[in-house]
Amino acid sequence: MTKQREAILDVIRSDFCHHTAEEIFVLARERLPGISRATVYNNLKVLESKQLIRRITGDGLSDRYDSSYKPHGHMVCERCGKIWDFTIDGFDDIIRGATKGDFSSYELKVRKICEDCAKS
Amino acid sequence: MTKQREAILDVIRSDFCHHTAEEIFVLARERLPGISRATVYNNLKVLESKQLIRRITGDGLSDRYDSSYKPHGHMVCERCGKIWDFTIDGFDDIIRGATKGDFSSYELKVRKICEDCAKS
DNA sequence: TTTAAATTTAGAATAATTCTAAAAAAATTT
DNA sequence: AAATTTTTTTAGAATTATTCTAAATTTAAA
Repeated sequence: MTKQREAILDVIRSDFCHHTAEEIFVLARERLPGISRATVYNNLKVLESKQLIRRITGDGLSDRYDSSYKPHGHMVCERCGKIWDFTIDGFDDIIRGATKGDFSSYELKVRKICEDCAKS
Repeated sequence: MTKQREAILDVIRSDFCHHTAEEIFVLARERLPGISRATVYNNLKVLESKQLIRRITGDGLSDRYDSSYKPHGHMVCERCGKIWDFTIDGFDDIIRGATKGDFSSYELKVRKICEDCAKS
């Protein structure tokens, strides 16, 4: 665990946002000024393969990273792009039933208008 | 409806695969030799906004296009990127329950190894 | 404590997609 | 139908996100 990897993981864990690689690079550089963009990308892959973080693919936009590896649903606001989490009880079993077999992970994204945006 | 747009829509509808923009370009060019890559990308956006097709975002790989706009689940092979469809009965209600409200659409992707890849 | 393996770096390279601006086609108005 | 406006198409340049490269450095192992 190098100090670069530690800083990157710490950035991802240190708030509730789901950051992009570029945002993580900028935030990590505040702690470790010399860090390179390639190191961020390398480590995002490494950390995901170690199941310490999860990548959320962006709809055309950049991917974002979640501090929890455990699959869960994401609600995405169509207006402001904000992402927040939700869970469905027993969803693993529902998937196994519907896909007739085992799976390695899932990604569920629900598009809606968030409460803040609904008001305005 | 130009002949280019028609050809693109027809390519997407003419088999059960979920093609990438590049594949659609190659297939459309067989029918309309002069067609440009930019036209394919333009029309994929237009057709999606008209809700005639749906874009499935790729995990790092290229996006793919589905001839049905209606949301449903996608199983994605982690090795070869192939995509196929599945449905979950009553899923709309499950989502409404879990997200406490209405939504405009969803994307559900389940990662697994397809049978072909499992063999090799 | 030398040797091997893994990681880091800057910048080049790549891949997918979007942009540009002029030409062509389609749709609308006269 | 002719003139005008709007939309679409085109080739290639530009952009964006990400990956690759190869040398230098750090970490881990023997």
